[in-house]
Amino acid sequence: MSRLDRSLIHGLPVFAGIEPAELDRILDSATALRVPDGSAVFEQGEEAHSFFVLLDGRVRVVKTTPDGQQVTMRYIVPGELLGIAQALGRTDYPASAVAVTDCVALAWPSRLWRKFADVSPAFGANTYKTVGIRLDDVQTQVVEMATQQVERRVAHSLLRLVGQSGTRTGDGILIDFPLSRQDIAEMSGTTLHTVSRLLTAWEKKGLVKSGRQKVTVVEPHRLLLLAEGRA
Amino acid sequence: MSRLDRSLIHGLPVFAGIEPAELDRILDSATALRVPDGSAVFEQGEEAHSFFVLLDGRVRVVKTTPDGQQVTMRYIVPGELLGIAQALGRTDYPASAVAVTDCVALAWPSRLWRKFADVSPAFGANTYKTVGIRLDDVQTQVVEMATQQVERRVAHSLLRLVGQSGTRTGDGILIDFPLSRQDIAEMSGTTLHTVSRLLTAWEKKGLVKSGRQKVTVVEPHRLLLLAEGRA
DNA sequence: CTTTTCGTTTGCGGATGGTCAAAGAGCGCT
DNA sequence: AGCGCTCTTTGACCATCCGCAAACGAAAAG
Repeated sequence: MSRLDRSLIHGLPVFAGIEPAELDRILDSATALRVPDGSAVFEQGEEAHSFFVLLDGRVRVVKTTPDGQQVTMRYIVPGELLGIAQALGRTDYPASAVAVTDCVALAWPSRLWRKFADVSPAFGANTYKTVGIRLDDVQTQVVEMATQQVERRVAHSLLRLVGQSGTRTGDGILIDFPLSRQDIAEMSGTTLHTVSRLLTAWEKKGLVKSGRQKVTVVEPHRLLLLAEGRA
Repeated sequence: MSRLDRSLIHGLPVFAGIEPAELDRILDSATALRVPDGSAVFEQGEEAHSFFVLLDGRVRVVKTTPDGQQVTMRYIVPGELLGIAQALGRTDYPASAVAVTDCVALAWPSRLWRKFADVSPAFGANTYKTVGIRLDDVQTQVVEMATQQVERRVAHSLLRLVGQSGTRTGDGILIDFPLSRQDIAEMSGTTLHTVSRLLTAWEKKGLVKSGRQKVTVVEPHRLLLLAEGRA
């Protein structure tokens, strides 16, 4: 296999503070991976054989309950780590990761994670910082679900997506991957029906514009007020 | 200060696999701490100056929203780590930790965490394993809150407490620290009124017995069926 | 171009569970 | 023993939000 270009991962926060020589060694053991829209990077419950860095596309991390309901834990954007269960002493993936657009990722065998962390403390620290941020995000989500009603939760979900995957357009900020009402519902702990009603109501107020698997936030500021319960 | 007795922490999972000599060094830099019932080990937003191991008592980890609502993230039992935000690259505590009984804990300055982890890889691994378990717990909580209705959530909360802090008695399994309806509500994302109604209903069915700040689970198995939605 | 499929909208009914209010009971304190 | 505080119970009311069902529309498939 030919060496991957260093520019692929140069500048990613995950690899910040790592010596160029180390970086090349890390790249040499990587496998580049194309994941077509709709297919899984890994499945919940599967043995955690690899960890990943997403280079392009969007991945949804989703937990499925025993009775088949799905809850979206987070969306992964390029530059982020994925499947790092192993760094926390787990042997299987606690959720599934599904590409929601065509994706490109780098993959390494899980056991290499420890090697990289040993050789380059910065890499370990970066990973754990990511974990810390995600732990915080999930805890925030618990607090939201425990205290806020649906409208605010959905507003928060949209704003999170806008922050991660927002693209300026003439109308406002477009979420730049296909996103259905059902998808939003699974992030917010509600039903697609309620999401649909909310979007219609918001559209009437001029807060958003939306279509089939497409949402544009026209007035982020007002949506934020709504999310924070100050409207 | 006289050396703390090694037996204090010997056998705790957190310190599993660490050389006795290391253990003594770790103990030498520890401060023993009494935390009376009702007072805080640390407060949300405060600089994360220390991390802790709880030796005796029960601690509630609680997040407070800007508008003053409280959500209990977890209860800590003896042997568990507390305040390890720093290991994940945080500089402040993301939640408050309040003693719900008189407690005894060991404390170390946060910056020592890294030293310990460097010197004793087992210690680092143990910590991260704990983090992994907690991340998983919180994610499970999100899934529950997103998909289950209140009765099942409250049942789950009680069962978690029974597993952690249950004591066999004549009537069943008693949760061995003072626990109000409000406390249960803050774990489950509901109100004390709803919890009260549920407990009364369950008491009529013979599932639990409860009194002022006291809950005994009489039939854990049937409560589990309820929690899993198979009743 | 036609057909099918999939996402979306919308109405209606109803249950879950929150809010408000007030009374009751257990426990510590003096 | 009596007082007062806090926790708990219970009732009544009602808003939120879910479930069901049906229709609609737009994109994809043939």
